[in-house]
Amino acid sequence: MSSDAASGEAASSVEMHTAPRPDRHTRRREQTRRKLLDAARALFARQGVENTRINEITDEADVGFGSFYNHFDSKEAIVEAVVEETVAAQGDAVASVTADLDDPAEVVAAAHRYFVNLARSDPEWGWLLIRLDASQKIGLRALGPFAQRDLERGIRAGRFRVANKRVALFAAGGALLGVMGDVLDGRAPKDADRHHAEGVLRMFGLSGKDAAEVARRPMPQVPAPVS
Amino acid sequence: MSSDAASGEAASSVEMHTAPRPDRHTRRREQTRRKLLDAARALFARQGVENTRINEITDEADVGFGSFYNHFDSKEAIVEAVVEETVAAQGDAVASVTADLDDPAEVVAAAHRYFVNLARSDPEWGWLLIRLDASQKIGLRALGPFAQRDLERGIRAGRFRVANKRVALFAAGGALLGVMGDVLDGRAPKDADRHHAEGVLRMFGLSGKDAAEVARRPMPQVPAPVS
DNA sequence: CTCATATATGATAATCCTATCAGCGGATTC
DNA sequence: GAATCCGCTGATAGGATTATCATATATGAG
Repeated sequence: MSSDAASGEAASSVEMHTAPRPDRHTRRREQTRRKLLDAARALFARQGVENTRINEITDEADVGFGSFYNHFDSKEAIVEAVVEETVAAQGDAVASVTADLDDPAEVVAAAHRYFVNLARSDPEWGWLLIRLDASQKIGLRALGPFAQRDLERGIRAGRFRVANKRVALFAAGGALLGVMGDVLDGRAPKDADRHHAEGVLRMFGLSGKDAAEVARRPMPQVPAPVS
Repeated sequence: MSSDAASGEAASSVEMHTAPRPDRHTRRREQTRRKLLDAARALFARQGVENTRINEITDEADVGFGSFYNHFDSKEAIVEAVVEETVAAQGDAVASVTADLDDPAEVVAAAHRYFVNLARSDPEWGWLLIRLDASQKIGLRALGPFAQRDLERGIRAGRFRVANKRVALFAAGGALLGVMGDVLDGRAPKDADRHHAEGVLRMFGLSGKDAAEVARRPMPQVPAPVS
């Protein structure tokens, strides 16, 4: 096909619309980007956003310093990207954990227990959540919509009864972060997830007996971390 | 430096043990130190510790830049000092609020309500607590001992019943910070303090009726902010 | 009034961090 | 296998921040 070497002239206007990219260059590019995002995520989790330098990120990612700016305009930009990924992953996690549950109380318990357990099984994610929340209010912003939906569902079902929805949501979110923090410090008891869920359910108006029962139900199986 | 004229009987000075501080030098020194601490506190509250520069502190304090290092070895040192002051003031505040109360449930409610209201009436203190907590876990560390004592007292009195004390404490502390954050954002309802206290009491095992009743009791009068 | 001491001050040096840039090397095309 | 494209790379400039230091100012003593 094609003779005529596309030389000097402006010629090659061949690029049409999409230009799909099985290209290997593109693959390599995305690999570097991924390494940077993973490194940034790990460092943000370990030491917080404010205390992480760009050269630390490229070092951890094992790429050249200059590569950073091939993919992100600034530190702010990579923070934004990490936040976006994290929020998306949180959304998926919550959705998959609570997908098959009917009882609103059980949904709330499962969601809270999932995050408490996440702090134990994947401390990096846990720290990331805590640290991002400190600088970006991510926790409440990401969990908020889900939590609100579940709380309202429970109220409609007559299962929950709270004096004020907004206060209840922020209290529950804060409580979750607090317990996660203790888990991350390694000092929380082994079944902190159940105890915490029980507390939240009580706060939401369940009787002590009901709260204990729901919080004790077996957790639905969750597929696998996105990694 | 030159000249060692001052040598010899330096001790001749009258200062015996305490040297109360008739010295004017000392007074001036402490005044500068105080200005620096107040400025640092305000800035930490306004923009967080990590985003505060030393020249901002000296500027806000209206002292020369170099003066900073006459009083603190580093930024870390002044953060430490601010934290210490803050924790001490918190301790006093909690003690004075709960001094005259007998019912352990009412003590817990008053303490939580005090802090929620503090976020509204003195946002600077509120932000300081939140921001310092983000970088130093101050909130839980400072409130912990009081909260633990009150929780245990309530359990002994048969008023509280929790599955796990530690988890309950961290959940309550986290919930408080969450609600305070919402108040500081200006979006919490006016009576957030009562609603939050009610939620905490429920979490601690009070019935919905009892929790609502205790949370509604009038707050004991608190003397005056230390300023 | 003059000296001695202690504190305050801003200019400056030293350091750290971000963002840029010109060149390198692998990969693809012909 | 030569030409060319594209992302990778480290050195470095530019800017910001911290800590130091010599001097200025204020206080108290003689």
